[in-house]
Amino acid sequence: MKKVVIRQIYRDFKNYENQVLEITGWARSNRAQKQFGFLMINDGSFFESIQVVYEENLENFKEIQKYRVGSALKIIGTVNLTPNAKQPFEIKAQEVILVGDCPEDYPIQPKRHTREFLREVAHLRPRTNLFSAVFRVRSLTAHAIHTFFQDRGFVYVHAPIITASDAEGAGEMFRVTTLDLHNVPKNEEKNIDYKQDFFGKSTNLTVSGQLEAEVFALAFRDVYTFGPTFRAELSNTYKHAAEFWMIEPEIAFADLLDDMNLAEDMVKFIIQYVIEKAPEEMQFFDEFVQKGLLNRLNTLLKSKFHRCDYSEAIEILKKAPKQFENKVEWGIDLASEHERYLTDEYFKAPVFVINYPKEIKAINWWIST
RNA sequence: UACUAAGUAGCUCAGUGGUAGAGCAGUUGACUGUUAAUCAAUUGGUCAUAGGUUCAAAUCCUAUCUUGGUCUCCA
Repeated sequence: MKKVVIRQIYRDFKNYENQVLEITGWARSNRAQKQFGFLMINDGSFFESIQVVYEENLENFKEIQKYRVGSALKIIGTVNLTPNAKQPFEIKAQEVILVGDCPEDYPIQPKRHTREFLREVAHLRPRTNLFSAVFRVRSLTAHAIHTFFQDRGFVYVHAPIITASDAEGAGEMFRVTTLDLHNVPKNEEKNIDYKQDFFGKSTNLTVSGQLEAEVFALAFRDVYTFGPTFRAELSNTYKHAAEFWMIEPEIAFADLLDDMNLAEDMVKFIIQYVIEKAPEEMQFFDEFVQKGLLNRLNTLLKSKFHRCDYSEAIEILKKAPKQFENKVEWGIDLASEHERYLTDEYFKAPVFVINYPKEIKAINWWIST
C-alpha cells in the first residue's frame, strides 16, 4: 500500500489516477447521505482538503456516517479524476478506519470563528484554515529570508538572546535573573548586588542583535541576524509584540545606496517566494483576511521603491491638502500619520526617507558630507 | 497611557422597560453526487459580576472584570 500525503496527490493527481493509496488525516466535514457520503480530509501537508467518497457497501458504513469533524481517520482508496466537479479529483474509499475519535463538544466548526475564541482553544487552533495558512507562510518566509542572504554570501550570525548589552533607541528590557525576588541581596550602597546573580552582573533578554552583527560585519563583511528579540513596551496595539523576530543585515564597505538596494531586493524576493510557494494560502488571505492583498503585493513587486530626502519629505507634508495631528516642521521625527501619507497617498509605493537631521538620530549614524 | 465599542445558548449574533430568540454545532430521523450539502424534529440560558432606579430590567444608572478598535510609545 502506498502511503502519500495530500500535498503530493494535489501536485500530481493525474499520475495517481486509479492507483490505490493510503491517506491519513483529520475530518473537516462529513456529509452523509442515505447510500453514500463525503468526507473532507485534511492531513496538514496542504492547505486544501481532499474529498473522500464512501458508499453503502463498506461494512462499517453506518459508523462512518457518524464520524464527527475532528476525528483522525485512515483511508484506503483509489484516485478518481472528476473534471466536471468543483475539485479536480477525489478518493473512492475501500476502507475507512477510525484512528482517533473526536468528542461531541469539539469546538472547531466548519465555519468562521473569531480570533478571540480561537485563543481560548489554543491547542486546537492550528487545525483551522487561518492558522494553517499563517504558520505555513511564516515558515516559508523564514526560509526565503535565509535563501536571499545565503545566495548572496552573507554569514548568518546567531546573536545571543541573554545579554548584558542594550541597543540604540530600543525600548524597555525584560530582566533575566536567578536571584530570589522575594529576598533580593543588597550591597553596601543598598543597591541590588548583581555579583550574586548567575552571570555576576545585570542581564536581560536581547532587544536587538545589532551590536553583535556590527562586530561580525567588521570581520565577515556581509552578515545578518535573524532571531527572536524582546521588548517590554506596554503598547496595546496589534503591531507590538513582547517577543518578535527581527532581521538585521550589516554590510561593511557599503554606502546608503547599497543598503537601500539590499532592502528593496530582500522585500521583493520574500514576497515573490511566498506567492509562488503558497498560492492557496495567499488566495485565502486575499479572500477572507484582507481583500486586495494579492493585488497590492503584485503592484509592490513591480514598483520601484522611492528615495526621498528628509527635507523634501517635510516640504511634501507641509503642502499636503490635509490636517495632521502632529505639526510638520523641519527637525521633527516623522509620526505614523506622516509616513502613511507619504506611502499611501503621495508616492503610492514604499519609500525610503534619508538624510535625517543628526539631532534626532543615534550617535553611531554616518553623517552625510 | 488615554479614548471608544462590546460582553445574551458550545460558536456567530438579534433582542432598547412588559413571556429568553435565530442560524450553526450536538442529538434523532429523512434524503441517489454533496462542496461550510439540504430538509424535519430536538437538547441547551446565573443575559460578564456586584449594587441601584422601577409595579416590572438582558434593556436605564454606578462600580468592577474581560475583550476588540484607535491613539501614545516603539520596531
